[in-house]
Amino acid sequence: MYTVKEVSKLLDLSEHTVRYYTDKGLVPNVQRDKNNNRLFDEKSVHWLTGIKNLKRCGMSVESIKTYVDLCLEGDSTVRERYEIILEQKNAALAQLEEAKLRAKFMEKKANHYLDIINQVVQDNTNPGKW
Amino acid sequence: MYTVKEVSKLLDLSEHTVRYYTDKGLVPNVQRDKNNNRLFDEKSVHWLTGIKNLKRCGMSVESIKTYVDLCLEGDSTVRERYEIILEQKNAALAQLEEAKLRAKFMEKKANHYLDIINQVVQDNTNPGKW
DNA sequence: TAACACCTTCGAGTAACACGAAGTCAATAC
DNA sequence: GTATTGACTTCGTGTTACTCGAAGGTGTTA
Repeated sequence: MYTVKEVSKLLDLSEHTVRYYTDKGLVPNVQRDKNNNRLFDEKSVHWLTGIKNLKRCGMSVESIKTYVDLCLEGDSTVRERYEIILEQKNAALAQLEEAKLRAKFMEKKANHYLDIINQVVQDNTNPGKW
Repeated sequence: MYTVKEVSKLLDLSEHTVRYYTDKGLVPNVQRDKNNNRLFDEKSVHWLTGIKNLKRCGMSVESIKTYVDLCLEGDSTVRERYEIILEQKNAALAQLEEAKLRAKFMEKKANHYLDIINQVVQDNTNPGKW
């Protein structure tokens, strides 16, 4: 069983965020100890992992809530859930491509600065101040 | 010369966001036509491209503003700007790794659902409802 | 001359936290 | 035995980066 602090470290989420998600009903069956402290078991961690991933795919907390509720409804919602996951998987793939381009862009930019700092004289196809 | 609508399409930003960035001073020297409409030239587009990338690296609008101002100050700030870019480049690389993991996670999830839908009976190392 | 598409400013609304106050509880420190 | 420490609680406000919509100015097409 994990405390808020422990899961937050484990999943690299802020404690605020962990509480926020649980309070919004994104994590089913979060237990409390006798002092009313949230207690997370392996299943909770599992849920939170999924939630974190869906969130980073770009899903809103509200949409994730809908998805979680569908999960709790049982087998009859499998197809509907699949559609959601499929969409988010595609979002993730698109993000991956974007991330690649962005990383390249930033590497170029950093190298550009290195060139300037090292006084490397370049040809004048240099695209400008940026 | 581009209108707000045109750059927003070109760079895949909302018109609101383009206006927001220009009004916050992130894009230097944005012209206006006789009807006071914003007009973006190639340089502006160049700036916006950089801004978009920095933003997606996780930089706040405020920090980007600081960076842009440093750019406008000239050569004396090159080293300082390099430090900023370096940090953001590393952020971009970290994001890239995260994006890879997330894409994998989502693909597994999607395949998991496909298995269920196709009634594939699996071994019981199945990790649960998720 | 009217409709349409585009632009403008401005002010309010929203999502997803982030933060801080005020308080509870249990374990250690002196 | 009290005091400090540290983790937790709830609640309510603040922040960022948009996002939306209203109200209105142009300029071209029908």
